[in-house]
Amino acid sequence: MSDSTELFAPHNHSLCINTALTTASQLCAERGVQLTAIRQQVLELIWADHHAVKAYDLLERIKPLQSAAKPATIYRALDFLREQGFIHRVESLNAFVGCNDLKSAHEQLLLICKRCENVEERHADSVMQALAQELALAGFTAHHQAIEIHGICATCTQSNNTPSLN
Amino acid sequence: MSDSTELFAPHNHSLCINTALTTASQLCAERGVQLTAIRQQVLELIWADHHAVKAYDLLERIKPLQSAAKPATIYRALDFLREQGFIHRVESLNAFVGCNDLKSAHEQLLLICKRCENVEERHADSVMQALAQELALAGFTAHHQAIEIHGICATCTQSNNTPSLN
DNA sequence: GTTGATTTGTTACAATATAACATCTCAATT
DNA sequence: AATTGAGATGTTATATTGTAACAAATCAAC
Ligand SMILES: [Zn+2]
Ligand SMILES: [Zn+2]
Ligand SMILES: [Zn+2]
Ligand SMILES: [Zn+2]
Repeated sequence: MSDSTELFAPHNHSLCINTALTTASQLCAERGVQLTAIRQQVLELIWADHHAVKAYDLLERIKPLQSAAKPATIYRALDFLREQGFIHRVESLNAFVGCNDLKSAHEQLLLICKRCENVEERHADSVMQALAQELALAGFTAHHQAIEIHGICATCTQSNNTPSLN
Repeated sequence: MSDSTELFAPHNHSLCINTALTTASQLCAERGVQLTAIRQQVLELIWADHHAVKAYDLLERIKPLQSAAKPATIYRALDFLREQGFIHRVESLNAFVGCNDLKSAHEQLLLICKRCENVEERHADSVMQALAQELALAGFTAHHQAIEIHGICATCTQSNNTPSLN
């Protein structure tokens, strides 16, 4: 039903959400850190779909649940979720997206569709290997990478009338 | 004097500046667009060194020359310089850096040193080829890429006492 | 129950960026 | 020379994104 070229074709998105939340919960327990209500709610809101979400949008969406929420509320939760590797920041959008591989540390390639706004995370080993060689050649020691590609995804290219919704 | 592994080792930086300004001027003439005083001054300020410069820093620095300068003054100049391909935006820093290859359209890999803050632009063909393959595999049509690596550059690794200044 | 670390509340503000409309400049046309 | 129109700049206001600082609350361990 879903091969690597159509990650965002119709799929059982509750599975995405459940996996993300369950795994995050397990990892927090293992690590002795707290997945508090606020943090979990923010993570859930981020996983509402596969879009990148902006901090102030999260703030609006969490207010029904946390009436005292202020910008710091959101940014603290985002900081925590990033430190734990549960989400990625999309630098070129000032926005945040759920990580789809919580089990392994990784650098990621983000494919950002301008049409449906879905963000697909790929590990793209061949790219990362070429990059590692290039960095070695340059004598550069990498600490953090942001590789973000904006364009049109496969699903939108195929059906260029109705944007996919998940 | 300067091979590809030490672009920012001591070098004749006036040459960098002169090349950037002269070439930009030529290209503007060819393209029938105006490299106005403000635009040229912003480009010069960006090329003061190899750091990424923030818009509001540019605003402060241009005020002695353009006392009426406001945020829009800078952002308009930056928009123009980006459209013409004279500068790149560093998404992960909200900052701007001069392009070091005005003659050819290109995607670029930016190596951002946390220590000396220099930004080295590399074209990294092998990375771009691997990336093109990965995008083809994903059925993704790229319109714009941001590939930004944060870490420690070769020069700073070698002499880890005094940050290089250019 | 006390303690100490973590989390959250709260206020204020900093930093980054854009919208909207008025004015200016300057070259082409009349 | 006056008119005009496009591009550039001036100007004001505001939107968006993100942090600092300190107080209060929570919670787990002792
Ligand atoms: Zn991830
Ligand atoms: Zn799409
Ligand atoms: Zn230089
Ligand atoms: Zn360039």
